[in-house]
Amino acid sequence: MNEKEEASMIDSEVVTEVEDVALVERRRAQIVAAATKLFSKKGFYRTTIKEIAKQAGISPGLVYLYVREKEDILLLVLLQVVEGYVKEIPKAIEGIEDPMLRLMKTVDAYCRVVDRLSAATVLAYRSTKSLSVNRRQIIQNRELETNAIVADVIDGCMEAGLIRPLNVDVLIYQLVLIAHGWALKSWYLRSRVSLDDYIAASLENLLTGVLSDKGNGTFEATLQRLKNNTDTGG
Amino acid sequence: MNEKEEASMIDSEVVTEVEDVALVERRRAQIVAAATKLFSKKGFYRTTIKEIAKQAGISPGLVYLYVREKEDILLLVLLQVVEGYVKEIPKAIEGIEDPMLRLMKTVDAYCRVVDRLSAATVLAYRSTKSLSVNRRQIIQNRELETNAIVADVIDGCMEAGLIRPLNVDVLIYQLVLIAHGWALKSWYLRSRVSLDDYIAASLENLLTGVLSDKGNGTFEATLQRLKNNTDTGG
Amino acid sequence: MNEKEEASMIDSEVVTEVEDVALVERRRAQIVAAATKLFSKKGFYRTTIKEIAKQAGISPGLVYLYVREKEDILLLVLLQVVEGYVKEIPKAIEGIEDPMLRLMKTVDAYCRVVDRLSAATVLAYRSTKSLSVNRRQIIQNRELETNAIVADVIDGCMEAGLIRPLNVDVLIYQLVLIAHGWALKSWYLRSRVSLDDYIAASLENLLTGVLSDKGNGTFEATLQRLKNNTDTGG
Amino acid sequence: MNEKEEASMIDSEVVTEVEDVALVERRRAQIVAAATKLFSKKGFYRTTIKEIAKQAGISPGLVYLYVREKEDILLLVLLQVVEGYVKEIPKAIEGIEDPMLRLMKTVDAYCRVVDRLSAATVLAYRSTKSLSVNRRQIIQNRELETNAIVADVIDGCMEAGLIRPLNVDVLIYQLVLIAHGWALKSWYLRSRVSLDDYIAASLENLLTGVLSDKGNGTFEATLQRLKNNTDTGG
DNA sequence: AATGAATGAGAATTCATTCAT
DNA sequence: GATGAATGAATTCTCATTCAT
Repeated sequence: MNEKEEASMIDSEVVTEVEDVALVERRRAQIVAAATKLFSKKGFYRTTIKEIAKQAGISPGLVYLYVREKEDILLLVLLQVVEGYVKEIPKAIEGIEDPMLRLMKTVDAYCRVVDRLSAATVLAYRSTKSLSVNRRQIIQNRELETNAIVADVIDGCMEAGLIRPLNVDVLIYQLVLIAHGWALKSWYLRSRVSLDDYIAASLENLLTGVLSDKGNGTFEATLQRLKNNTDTGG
Repeated sequence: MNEKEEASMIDSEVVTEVEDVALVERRRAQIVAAATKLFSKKGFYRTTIKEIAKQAGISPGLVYLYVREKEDILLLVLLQVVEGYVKEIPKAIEGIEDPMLRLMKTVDAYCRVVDRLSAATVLAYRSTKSLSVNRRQIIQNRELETNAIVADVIDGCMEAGLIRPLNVDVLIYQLVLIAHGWALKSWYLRSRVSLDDYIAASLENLLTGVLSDKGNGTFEATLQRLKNNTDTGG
Repeated sequence: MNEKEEASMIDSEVVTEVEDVALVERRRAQIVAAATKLFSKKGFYRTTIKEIAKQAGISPGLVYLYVREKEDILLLVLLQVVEGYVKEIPKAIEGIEDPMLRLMKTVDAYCRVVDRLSAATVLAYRSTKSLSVNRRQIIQNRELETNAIVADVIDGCMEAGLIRPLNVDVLIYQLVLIAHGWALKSWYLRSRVSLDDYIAASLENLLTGVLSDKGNGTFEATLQRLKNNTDTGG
Repeated sequence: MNEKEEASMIDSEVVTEVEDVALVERRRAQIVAAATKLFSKKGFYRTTIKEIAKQAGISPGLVYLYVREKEDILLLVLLQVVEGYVKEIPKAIEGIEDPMLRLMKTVDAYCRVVDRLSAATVLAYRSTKSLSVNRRQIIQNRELETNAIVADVIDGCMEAGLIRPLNVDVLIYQLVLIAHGWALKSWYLRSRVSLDDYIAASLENLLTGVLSDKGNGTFEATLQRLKNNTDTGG
């Protein structure tokens, strides 16, 4: 972490010159909204500070009263996305007792946030690596928080005996990628399936499996053949 | 498509000044190898032509004899990745008759290419949008070719009655994202599960489902509740 | 002199918006003290108005109620230095009759002011040229006043027959540079000689000469050789 | 020393991207000549890279092939000045045996280099402090080399019994400041005395003293009074 | 009088691209 | 074909100065 970055972050937060907290909030929201729009359309590097300022209706110089460097803006934008997840998903499952409904509702809510923040979600995939290591860490930590929520509802199902014993980490990302996939592959999916159907179909596939009874009958043996095959071939 | 881009592409190909086809091939390979390495590490925008040239052992000026603009290099790099998929997956299932094994082997092979080209796969997610619309189209077309392979093996299973009737587009991307997920989330997964186990677990989850008998018993009703709930809530 | 500068100066003074004379005095003193400190440490260009304001305990905006531009602050700072000379030196020789003691005391006092305002003296050398021509003139006029004091004590000595006939302008600056040299070369001198010794040695050298009797014997001839040599060579 | 500076200097030298040594030499000379002119007129901070490039007849970007940052240019400019001293003074006294003539010739040569590099000498006084500590050190080391030359000729005179025992450090700077003074106070001196006369007068004053016989008679006692006076007064 | 947020011109620096050799 | 010096447009960031409150 070089000096600049050290100066830029205090407890995972971007630092500012301005005292008035409400004003900082408001200005940052302006900047982040403008930047999200532009970054999504043109990417981080193709977007200039001047453009962000113009879009936000302020002067280029003012941006630097609320942010120490351009990369801070990216951090704020990405934070907004991942914090969207962390806030909205728990809200969606609040009060729901049934473990399986909680699980479904989690995926459902996740997909809907992603749908709402679609461009920003794609942006997160594109641009997280553009962040310095430290800032990237901040984003990944928030992703881990989301993972924890998903892990929690999975645990609920397992404790209720609704899910068979399995590797939770793998399942977490299969569920997460249902949600992220909607944004990542929206160029393909959006014209072929509605969000509602996408959620239902994805859940059904993963929860009940895609195989027919006949398919289930041969699964185990075929998986064994795959493994042997791989051992031999690889 | 502006003039530059028009000039840059003829039948989806990058244009060059040099006549000698073999030399073009060799130089491009040098450049692409160097660029892949650097783009993966530092990203497209943070990598300079000078660095690529140095890494490739040639002069900066020479790069422009084999490529019209920097973005062409990105296109070549990404093409290499997606063409890796298009070539290696079919090779892996060549000669296999059993539809379910073909399906598994497809995912297996996909995961292994992705594992091999991990950095480049992530690069594809990061950088495809950095391409101009036309170049992006080229990459997405190659992705569609890969999709077609996956769709084909799914069809095989469906025709054999091994997979229940379902939305193929959704399933395609669930399978594809198993593979891509290995690269995208390698920062999380790699330390927690081996590639072999990841493939087996992912396949098992998606093919046979993650629910227990008890879970399967309540799935249908719970999905209905989710749908009602959503209808009401949204 | 452009409009701005014309507006900025009336009779060698910096102009202000504020009426209350005492307040102006007080505020300016605050600003000058802060600026002297910062200019000495970081130089004129590396010091920002914000920093000066902060150091002075006021707001950046307020500075501009007491000063028309940043350069005015530099003028005020440098004026303070040269006026330090103009005031303190005469005070030191007040009442002294003996011409030679007056001369010595002048140099002595000059060296001691310079020692006290060491950083600011160096600042004057560094930054006088950063002033616009008109402001620079103001400073140089004050330097001429100091010169006049020195010239006066020299005259006193000459009239008393204590100093041989010579070019007064040259001697003035030899004396002045004894004082200034203490600040300009303090990085070298300060660790090697005390101020008291420096003053005594410098005066002794210049007043009585550095040559021994033997040296004095050959001086005239050697100077002639130098002149011939130069004529020939150059 | 931060990374940038570390990268900028290898053995007190400014680093470049270009290999061809002769070309580097030529381009740097162009840049330094242009910068010297502009820095002298407008100062370091008021001079832009664009202006330097234009004055040098090259493009702004090219400057950065021969220099890592703007401050490097200042270093090169100041090095040229101090190295002018280090080279020309020894050349002037080469082959001269007579100790006193060597001393005179040293001051004479010093004054003449300073006269030739007048603007740059003043620049050195103004701008050395604008350098980072490390680069400043480089310049000061060269100044010490010049000091050593002066110290050496003084020693020669002392060994020959031509100069009475005294503090050499003080005398060094009295001699050095004769030379520097010519540039520093040229705005005053140049119109009042010729360089030849300035050198002769300065040397005569310092070597033989400015006091008349009568003055010499009272010097010792007056100096004592000064010292007592100071003790009392301070 | 005082504040400090806001402005916007300007500067250093980078780097894709060109071109003389 | 190959080189690498040269170009200059574009970008981030700073900071003197203004102005609404």
